Amino acid sequence: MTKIPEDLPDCTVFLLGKAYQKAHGDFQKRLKPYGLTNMQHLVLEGLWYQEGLTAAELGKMLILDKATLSGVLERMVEAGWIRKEQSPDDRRIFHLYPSAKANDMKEVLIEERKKANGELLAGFSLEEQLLFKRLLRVLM
Amino acid sequence: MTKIPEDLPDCTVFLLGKAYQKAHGDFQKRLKPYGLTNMQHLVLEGLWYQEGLTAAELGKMLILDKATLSGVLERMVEAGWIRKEQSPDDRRIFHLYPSAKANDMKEVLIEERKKANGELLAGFSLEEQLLFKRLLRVLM
DNA sequence: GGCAACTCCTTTGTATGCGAACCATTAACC
DNA sequence: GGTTAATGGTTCGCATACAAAGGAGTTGCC
Repeated sequence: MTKIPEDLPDCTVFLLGKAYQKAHGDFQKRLKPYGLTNMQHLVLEGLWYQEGLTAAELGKMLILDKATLSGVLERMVEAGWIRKEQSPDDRRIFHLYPSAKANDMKEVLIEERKKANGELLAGFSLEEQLLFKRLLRVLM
Repeated sequence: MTKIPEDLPDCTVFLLGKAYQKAHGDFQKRLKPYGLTNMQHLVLEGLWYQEGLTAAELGKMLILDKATLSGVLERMVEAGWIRKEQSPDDRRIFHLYPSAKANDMKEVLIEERKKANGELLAGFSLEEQLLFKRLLRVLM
């Protein structure tokens, strides 16, 4: 059995990466039966919060690179989760809307996110949960 | 419009992802002048801790998928950061060693990691830093 | 000895993630 | 009003990530 270097458990960048890796993986598995990825779920949440956003606005809201978002949106249109509508005012822009299929599953999908969050924080006391979120917000 | 039960700033999976995104990006930028990536730096730290590890052992230590590691190691050999030596006892296995070039930069590179950690936690009190790391360890 | 099971690693396929270059369009300004 | 700057989106290149399958090698067990 290989031991972990003493330094690693003290390296916050490493710890943060691994905590994210686990949280992301768990959420991904939870979403797999729906044919959605973590990222695609996030996009839907953004559009449920405000329909008709452009890719640039959505990227700003979700802190995502436009190059990344471009591919994600294309696959989501392909899979019928969202709709792109070119703006008549500015032909560079597309307004984004969740599809009927997405809206039908809205409640269930939001519930899955809540469950994922609950599962992630299961080992924390209520106080620790609030504190943890507060600290994460500082880092962003 | 239907309201969202839980706002994005309260979604821990999201917060964790964004905190990681920022930490990872900052460390990546810090390492760029050396021609190293975050992941490659991590591999070197693992091998400095114990030379001659196999890919499987290193993956276990760093919690990395073997498929991911395979490509990373290939690029690191290509770039002259590490050396792969086939084991005479078991021809499936490669033992991994940091190159002379890597060892020459060991002190500097470890210093960069420390600086990255310091920068990341700059907004936290000493108490918060310890608490944050403790909470992250629970999640792994 | 021999074959099944297991292990190590690679390969393939899909999905991020971001910098940089690029095209089309719109805004800004002289 | 025409050149320049800025913006929105796509594409390319590179580097993770991981599931799944596959090839090569080793072990276990009768």
